[in-house]
Amino acid sequence: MKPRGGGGEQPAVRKGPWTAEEDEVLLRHVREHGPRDWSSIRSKGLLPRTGKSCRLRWVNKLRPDLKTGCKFSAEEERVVIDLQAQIGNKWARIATYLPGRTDNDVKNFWSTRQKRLARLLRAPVPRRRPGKQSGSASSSHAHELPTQKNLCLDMIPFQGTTTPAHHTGESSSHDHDSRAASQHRPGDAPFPGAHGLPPPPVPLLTHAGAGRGSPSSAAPTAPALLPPYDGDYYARDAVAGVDPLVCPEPLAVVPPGTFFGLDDDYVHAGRVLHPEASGVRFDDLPPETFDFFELPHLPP
DNA sequence: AACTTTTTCAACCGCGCAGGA
DNA sequence: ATCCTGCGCGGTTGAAAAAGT
Repeated sequence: MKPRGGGGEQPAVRKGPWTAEEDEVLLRHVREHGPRDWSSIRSKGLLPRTGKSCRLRWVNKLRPDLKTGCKFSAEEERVVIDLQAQIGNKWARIATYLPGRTDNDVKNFWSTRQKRLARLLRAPVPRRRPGKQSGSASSSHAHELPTQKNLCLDMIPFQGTTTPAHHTGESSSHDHDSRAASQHRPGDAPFPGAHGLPPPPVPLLTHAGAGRGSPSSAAPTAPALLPPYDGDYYARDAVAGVDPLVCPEPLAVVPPGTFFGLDDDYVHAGRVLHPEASGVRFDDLPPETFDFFELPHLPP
């Protein structure tokens, strides 16, 4: 560990956005040594960045197998939602089922949706400006609901940073157990935090690009998002030419799940989903969909 | 067009585990 | 057996971009 209190030899740690030059240095390091020895990058004076920062940069931005600029597909959304319900906020774990996605991606995706959902549920949904919507339409949404499918907020995996049901008994969302459970390592038993859950939904995703380089590595526990460095990332990618991960073909296997915990009827109640539109995404839904959350009899 | 709000995303932080000295 | 170091993870923050008014 670096000398506490900031030893003299090493340049001050730089923080903030990475420059192209820094990226280049980092890439060169990975090319030569593989994605490891992060700390040596600073100790050798290659970059004034902490090892931690270097690793993060590599994992989240520079890794060659990342999908960049692609929004989460409907399938990916379902995977995240399903897995989050099963194992909680184990983003790194969930990310292993989503080739080309990082734990940060998954985390951001989830928190964005949680925020939006929270806003929609908590604050009264702002009505369309009076007059902008021809009168009755908006105000009548709630009344048009099929009468009482009582909305249960528990159905919605809402408390994003807390836990799914099986965690909620814990004293804190950040306690030792959950923390320890999250410290899985390659080779760990799958889903250590998933008490009583079935084994991981074996390769939820099958993907042309997934598992490249490791033909038999479709191990349920490690769907080989990023196989261990084999010294040949770059050569392999160069040969591959087009990265199949950039615009993957549809991901398979995920059983159609509920929409944020709402069953189809609710969704239908919002008159948004066609019964066959199982692939619809949160984003696709107009705000009116959630108007009925304003119902005064919502449970506290 | 200007302003405000919301969303997205990159990056940092603290914690805890694993492994080596 | 203990300490130290490196690494990985989950949570959080803040700036930029996009969308809405």
